[in-house]
Amino acid sequence: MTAAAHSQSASFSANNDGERSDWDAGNCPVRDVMNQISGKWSTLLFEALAAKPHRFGELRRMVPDISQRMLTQTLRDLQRDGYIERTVFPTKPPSVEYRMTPLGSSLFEPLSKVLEWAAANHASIKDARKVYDESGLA
Amino acid sequence: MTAAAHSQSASFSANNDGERSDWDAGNCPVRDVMNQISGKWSTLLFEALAAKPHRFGELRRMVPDISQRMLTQTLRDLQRDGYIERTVFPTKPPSVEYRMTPLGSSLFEPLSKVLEWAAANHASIKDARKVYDESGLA
DNA sequence: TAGTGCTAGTCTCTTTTTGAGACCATACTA
DNA sequence: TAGTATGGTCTCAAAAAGAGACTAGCACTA
Repeated sequence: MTAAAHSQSASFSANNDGERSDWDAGNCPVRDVMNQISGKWSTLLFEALAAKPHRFGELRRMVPDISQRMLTQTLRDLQRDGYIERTVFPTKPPSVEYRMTPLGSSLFEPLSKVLEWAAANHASIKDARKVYDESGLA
Repeated sequence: MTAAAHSQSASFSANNDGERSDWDAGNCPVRDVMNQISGKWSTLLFEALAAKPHRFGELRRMVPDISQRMLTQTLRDLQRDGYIERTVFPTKPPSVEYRMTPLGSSLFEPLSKVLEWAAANHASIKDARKVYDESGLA
């Protein structure tokens, strides 16, 4: 993944540094896609739903400090992009199930690798922070 | 990556749904790490610096619509977490080079897979959005 | 010698995003 | 009759992000 990933469409332009400068918002899949999945809560919900479908209230309990508002909104956003599916069951009171789509699962495959990395290297990062904070640059 | 990744420390608790509920902020590497690398600009800078080291002004030109303020801040954050290194060269005027650390590169490996996915599936996502938006749910 | 531009930022102000919490309607339970 | 649970919406305050002016030292030019 280098240049090709960024610009499906026409303009490859180089500025006077010889750098690519085609990372404009509308032009850039990376930004368009990452902006969604990198929301504060998206990855958590991805993880939850990758395991199995869940209902609204379940998700709320799994991610205790998400506000209801953000849960609703994040789920809507993920649904809009086609990562998850929302099904209403006409029970009383009605229950709603969220489940991953094939598209969502295919994304979760590489994404889970990043999550694994995060778990494995959390300590190094905390160390780096400590060093930085104690170096007086903070 | 499943349960193990989320809780290095003690408490595994299950609520009455039988779900894990240990995704608390302080306890969860995924959130701690992802919160950084999923910043609006972080992935772009990762990509830029994965190729080769760059200077401040270069980065600013590569990502045209980042504000100087956010560029400074994002670089600082990435530096703090140990992903990138900041080197000042005492030229006139002084120049500053940002380059990836080994930690950063090791993260970029799985991360680049996600970025590739994004590039490959951008069309599907845009389609999904269109369907959603036209279904009157928006 | 004043004007211009380069470097890598900081500072302030405004807009956007997020979070906290109240509120809704329905139905079951104590 | 109050309390619980369902899946939300609405409003208001706080936090984060963006726009743009401003800084400092130095080099080049007119």
